[in-house]
Amino acid sequence: MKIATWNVNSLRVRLPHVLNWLGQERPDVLAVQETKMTDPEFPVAELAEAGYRSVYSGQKTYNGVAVLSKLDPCDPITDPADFDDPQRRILAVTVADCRIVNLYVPNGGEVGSDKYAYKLNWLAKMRNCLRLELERHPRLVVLGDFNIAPEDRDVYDPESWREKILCSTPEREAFRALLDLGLTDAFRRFDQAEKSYTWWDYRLNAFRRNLGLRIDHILVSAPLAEDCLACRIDVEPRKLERPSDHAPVVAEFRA
DNA sequence: ATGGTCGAGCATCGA
Repeated sequence: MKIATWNVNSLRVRLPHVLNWLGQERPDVLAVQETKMTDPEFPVAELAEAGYRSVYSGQKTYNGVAVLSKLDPCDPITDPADFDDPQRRILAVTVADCRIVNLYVPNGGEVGSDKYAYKLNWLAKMRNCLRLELERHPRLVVLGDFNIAPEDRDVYDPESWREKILCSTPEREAFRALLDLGLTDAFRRFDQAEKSYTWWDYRLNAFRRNLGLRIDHILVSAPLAEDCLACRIDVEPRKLERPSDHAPVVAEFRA
């Protein structure tokens, strides 16, 4: 079982990259964020041609999440209780014996802004949702663009990012609070190269200089942590023409 | 201190 996450920054623009990557990597599940398209526009047929079923929760211009799966995804949830939110950032589905929660966590703008308050409130509500999901589904995967670099080693220049958005202490505490539910950061279960990142700003040749942050994550419940064989970042798609600013993250599981 | 690049959709916002 191979499960991946990728913020594609417009599925319309990135569909060729996504189809190529699915063809090479053949994950069982790909969670996508920032589709930036409405549901009627979703490229169901092209993905079906590639062997993937689509579940999606889209909106015009902003946000939008989807799960692409070889097997039929069931029991979708896009609007958990207490989330009165028109922004399409959440899509939970069940694939085989795994519950998969795909998240596009708010960016947060600047620390102290209204968007920042929205982000922290959103994360607090999400923690409650995930506690309930864990009660119902012992095999739980929570993945996506968290817009949080959990530790200084996940940041190319921790001092310049100190208490900035994506790195502030309240954001890191909110991330830690998700782990405290009984989730594990799959990437950190394995030896990894230093300076491993999933996002690089389009500006200033940031990717070429590896000025990145690790903000895309795959969190797994204890039974899945036991079964996790590998977790890696695939930087290859970030090298292509017209790339997303994010790289995919892939986790592999026994059976 | 500011902007730098993308994607959306047509001036500027969000990231």
